[in-house]
Amino acid sequence: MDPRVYEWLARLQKNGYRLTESRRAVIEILAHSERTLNPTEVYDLARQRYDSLGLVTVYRTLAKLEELGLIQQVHQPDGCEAYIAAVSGHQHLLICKACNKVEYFQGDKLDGLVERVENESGFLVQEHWLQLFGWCSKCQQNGTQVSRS
Amino acid sequence: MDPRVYEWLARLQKNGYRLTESRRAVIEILAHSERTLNPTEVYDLARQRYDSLGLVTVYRTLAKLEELGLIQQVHQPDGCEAYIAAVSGHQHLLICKACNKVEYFQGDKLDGLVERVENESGFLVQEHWLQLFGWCSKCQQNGTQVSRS
DNA sequence: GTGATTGCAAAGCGTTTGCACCGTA
DNA sequence: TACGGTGCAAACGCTTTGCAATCAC
Repeated sequence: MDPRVYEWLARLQKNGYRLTESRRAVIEILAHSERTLNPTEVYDLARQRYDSLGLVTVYRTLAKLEELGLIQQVHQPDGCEAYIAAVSGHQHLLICKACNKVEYFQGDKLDGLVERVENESGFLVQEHWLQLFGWCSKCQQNGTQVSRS
Repeated sequence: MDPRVYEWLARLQKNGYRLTESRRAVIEILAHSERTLNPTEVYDLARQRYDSLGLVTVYRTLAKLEELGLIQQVHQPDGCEAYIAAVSGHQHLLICKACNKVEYFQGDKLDGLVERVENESGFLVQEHWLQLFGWCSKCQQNGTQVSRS
């Protein structure tokens, strides 16, 4: 079994949640996905493995996985309903506008900027979002960007 | 009249749109607001000035102002339906988690980071979002952050 | 066995659309 | 006067809730 699937199932169980076929199906989709998936996409993909899955259960499972910090919501210009597996540590997102593939990267240069903005504005900064949008190497080759830009 | 209100009305007219009381009311609220406002908030505030305004017209006016680049949608952890007056040039957002006050700032240090990430990932980066969230000086004094953090 | 979990149906809620009337240009 | 704009009501789509049946533990 994929180590991430195993880890997520263990986390659910450790938190008192039961391991069901529905949850397994949802987890296998999200733990493997390289791209963001909205609830309906998760539903459609997970039903290929467990066809009596209901959309409501997808919503409820997404909420639990998010609560446990295993997945995170991804905000994009064209919608904020999609999810991706979370990573530990403070990471930023790089998102393909054509296929929604996500990569994480470190944003090491931000501390000085935050300090400068705090001094100039009087704000106390608590968190920050940094996201880059563009096209992954595969979509650049396919010329897919033309259709989505 | 506020110069920004005048400018927005002129932009509407220049683009072939009519100047109506409904649009004036919506524009006066958004052009003056220092904080993000969602459609219902715009509706409630604008009705104080023009009480036969309909919520539907607020939605339609928001769409037109956004299309003209006069306002922009603001994405926040707790929702993505709010708007704020846009500014020209590439600016980033600093948002108060207590009162939703917005300030813009320049993020000059980002070019090197984008280039590094492009090289490492093979992505072609087209745009980026940088947003800081925290508490403005007023809300720090009021201790408001406790209730929203 | 028992209580959490499920899927279905229905409700809820924010947003959009259809339409007849209104008001700007 | 013409036609873009309006508000109302209804439709819409996504998400949540109520509930009885089911299943993990």
